Amino acid sequence: MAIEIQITTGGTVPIYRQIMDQVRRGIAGRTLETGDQLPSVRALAERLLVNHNTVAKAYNELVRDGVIESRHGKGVFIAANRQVYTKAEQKRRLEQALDSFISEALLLQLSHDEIREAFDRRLRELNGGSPQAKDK
Amino acid sequence: MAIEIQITTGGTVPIYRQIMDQVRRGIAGRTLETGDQLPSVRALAERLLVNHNTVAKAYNELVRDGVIESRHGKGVFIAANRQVYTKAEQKRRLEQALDSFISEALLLQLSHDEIREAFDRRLRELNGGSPQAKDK
Amino acid sequence: MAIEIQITTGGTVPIYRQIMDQVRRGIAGRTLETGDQLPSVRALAERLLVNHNTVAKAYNELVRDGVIESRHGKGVFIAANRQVYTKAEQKRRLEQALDSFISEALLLQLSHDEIREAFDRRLRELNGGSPQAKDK
Amino acid sequence: MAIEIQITTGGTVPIYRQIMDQVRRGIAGRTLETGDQLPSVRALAERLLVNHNTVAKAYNELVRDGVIESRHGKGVFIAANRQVYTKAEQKRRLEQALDSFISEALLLQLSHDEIREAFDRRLRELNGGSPQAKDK
DNA sequence: GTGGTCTAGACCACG
DNA sequence: GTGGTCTAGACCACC
Repeated sequence: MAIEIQITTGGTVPIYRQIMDQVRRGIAGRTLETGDQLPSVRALAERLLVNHNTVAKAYNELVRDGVIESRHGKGVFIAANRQVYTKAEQKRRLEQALDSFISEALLLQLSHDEIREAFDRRLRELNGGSPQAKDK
Repeated sequence: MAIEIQITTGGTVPIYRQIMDQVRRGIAGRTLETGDQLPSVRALAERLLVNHNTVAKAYNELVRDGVIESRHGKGVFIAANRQVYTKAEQKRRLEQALDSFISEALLLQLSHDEIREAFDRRLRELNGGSPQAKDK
Repeated sequence: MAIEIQITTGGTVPIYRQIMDQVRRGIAGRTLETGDQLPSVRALAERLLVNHNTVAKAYNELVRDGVIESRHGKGVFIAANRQVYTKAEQKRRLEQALDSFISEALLLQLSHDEIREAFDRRLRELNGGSPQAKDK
Repeated sequence: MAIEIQITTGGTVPIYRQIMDQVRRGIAGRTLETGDQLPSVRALAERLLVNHNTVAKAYNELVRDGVIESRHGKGVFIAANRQVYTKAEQKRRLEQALDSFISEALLLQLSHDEIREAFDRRLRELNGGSPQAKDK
């Protein structure tokens, strides 16, 4: 099954990161399964109107993380799922990112409820129609 | 009362941002009150083993956000609470922070459920005993 | 259209502030329009014979003021007009700027009449042909 | 005749500068005349509750500018008026300070009329009861 | 190529 | 002693 990657420019999230995020979400939401083929670097770059280096970078990082596999002359495919970060490392990085966000929200004088609401709304938007992973 | 700022390197969150985050959380959690003095630029730099310019940058941005005041030759102090940014600007900044956080979380291969759980846990920790911003 | 930024050293106004001032005046005077690209950090630094960090600092503050936008890997551009600061904050900043200016003028041994005259002359120069901000 | 120097803290204008400004304004407004004695460094520092180095710095700068004279063992006195900055230097520094103020005001989306109004109001406040110099 | 972060170290302004 | 500005030069992120 294919995936419809979309990007937005002008925001703070880098393009290569948006591509990575969407591939990962596709996997988490079962839109993409092990063995599925991704669009080629050139094809995707053309469709998204971005530099092909940007797509290549996203794919490279995903390969490095073991999320996808590049089969020479064939294309790029979803790999068998593999954990890349240690639990401790994951926790540390997540909490740092979390603190950064929460401290920004607190600066804006938002109550905890309001912060949670903004968070939920955004998460729901990202979720789109794809179901959430349950058994991970 | 003093504050124990700590940083970690190697992650994606820049040092000056970590300093800002912790000062803001200190204020939100009532560890820091209006009028309290922060450690001097050079003293903090020495303790954290970073360059003084890095601390100065963090303090500088906090001044621009109206969070602290710098009194030349005296030191840096927590400012009285005031609203600096318009509603629209607040919204813009919150969304940016939110996107950055969610992107980082997805990069760590966390499912939406796991992200939400970490978020809730952190918010609950902060909530311990201290009233919500709204109540003020 | 481009902009010809110039700086002078030896005075009390820091270089990064002079750069900020000229960009803002360029916008006010319609020399710079939304979407226009500014010279790159390093190019401008080279031309002005200053360190690139000094230019970066000026640009950075303009970004925080919502005057320009920095697109990573692309360059720096004039942002769409938007209100970033609350009325109270605007008043605070205007009074600070005003006090700084008047203090500098008094230091130069100018009488109030002379200060006023210089002020009027400068304002008239800016007015040349371009509509007032109010008319927009 | 004596002069009642007053300072405010917490603002952006340094204390030593406020002292200098008020002495200059006293001269411009004929409150202080050539030969008048100023309070001693220690006495003024005590009354203003500031560090005596701060008063000393203000006096030193005024001496350097030829505005006052220090007579060993006697005290500090108003000097015969003398021009210290060349006209060109004066003009250059004034215009730089002026640009800085005006660009800040323009950022705040104020019309030229509003800027002028704020300027006039502040100048009137500073003028207080003392008449303006006319024949300078 | 672009901007962003950080270091090392200097000098100035202020109290 | 405090903070503010600037330089020289490094390394990284992004396109």
